Amino acid sequence: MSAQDQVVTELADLVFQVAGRLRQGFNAIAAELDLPPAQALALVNLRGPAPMRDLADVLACDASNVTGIVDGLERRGLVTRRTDPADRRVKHLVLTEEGQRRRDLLGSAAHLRAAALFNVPEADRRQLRDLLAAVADPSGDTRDR
Amino acid sequence: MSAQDQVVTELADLVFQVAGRLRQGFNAIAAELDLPPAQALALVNLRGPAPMRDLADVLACDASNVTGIVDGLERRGLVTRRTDPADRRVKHLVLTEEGQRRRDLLGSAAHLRAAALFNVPEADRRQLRDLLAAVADPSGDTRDR
DNA sequence: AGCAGATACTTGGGAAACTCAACTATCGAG
DNA sequence: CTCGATAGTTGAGTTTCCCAAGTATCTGCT
Repeated sequence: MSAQDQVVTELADLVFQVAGRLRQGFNAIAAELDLPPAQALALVNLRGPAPMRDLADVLACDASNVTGIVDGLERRGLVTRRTDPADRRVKHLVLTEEGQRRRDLLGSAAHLRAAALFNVPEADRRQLRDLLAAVADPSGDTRDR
Repeated sequence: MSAQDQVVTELADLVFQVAGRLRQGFNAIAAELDLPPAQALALVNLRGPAPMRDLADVLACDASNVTGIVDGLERRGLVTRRTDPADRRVKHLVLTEEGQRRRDLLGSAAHLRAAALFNVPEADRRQLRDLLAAVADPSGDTRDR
């Protein structure tokens, strides 16, 4: 195995590891707020009213899956479905008051955890962000080699 | 929200995003090899014979969950349980021949995908690795500030 | 106008993944 | 040798997720 392959392997492992901790912290917070992971994740991704399709795209999952997740959120009284009068196929997800509150709690607690995890010098954080952005977004053509 | 908070938020989002792509690729490969995600993940984490407890630690989940996952792997004939004669409580997970084969396939295909994803200059990859390692492992005390 | 195909969402079926509590078997220490 | 810890399993229940099929609605084309 070449040295470059080695770096890629380590990289993949590290990303999984860091993301794992992030996710674990997030799930713990969600559990404290009495929310299953997927529902919590959906919740934080809801700002203004948005069609369910958008949520399916963000979560990168099947539309029928979103139906189930939103059912859960609705059962808990955190969102409501409102059919778009302009296009009666789409239903906009609207946060209830309690939904907003819960979302904010979740968001700020998650941010605290994230800040604790990324406990490195600010310069390193910025650099890390930029490098990850380059990986996530191949448009900034810093192409191979 | 301070600029530092902003960076942390972006960082968390990016890590999730990159890990998401990695995981998505992994799951696709697993599906091609007729393996559900969790079983595939367990499989790649099996090298030599190891107690089920170790796997539970690595996967950061309940022991009973591992029972189910290993049941699946065993049903597919990829793994066998062997009780440790020295401590008859523990069962070592041993890869079958097919299990080894499948694990190798999974590993190399996943590596290819990872290499494609981390398509940035080698120097950046190394730097990214080092930064992530610092985040993942707080021992190398590059502490806050 | 009106029809054909796309799109948004739901439903039903089923597999997995996961947690919790309780249980068995075994180990290790005082 | 008994008490407390540990490895693993079992059972129950919830959640997540995909697929296939179905309904309602929209849009483009003729």
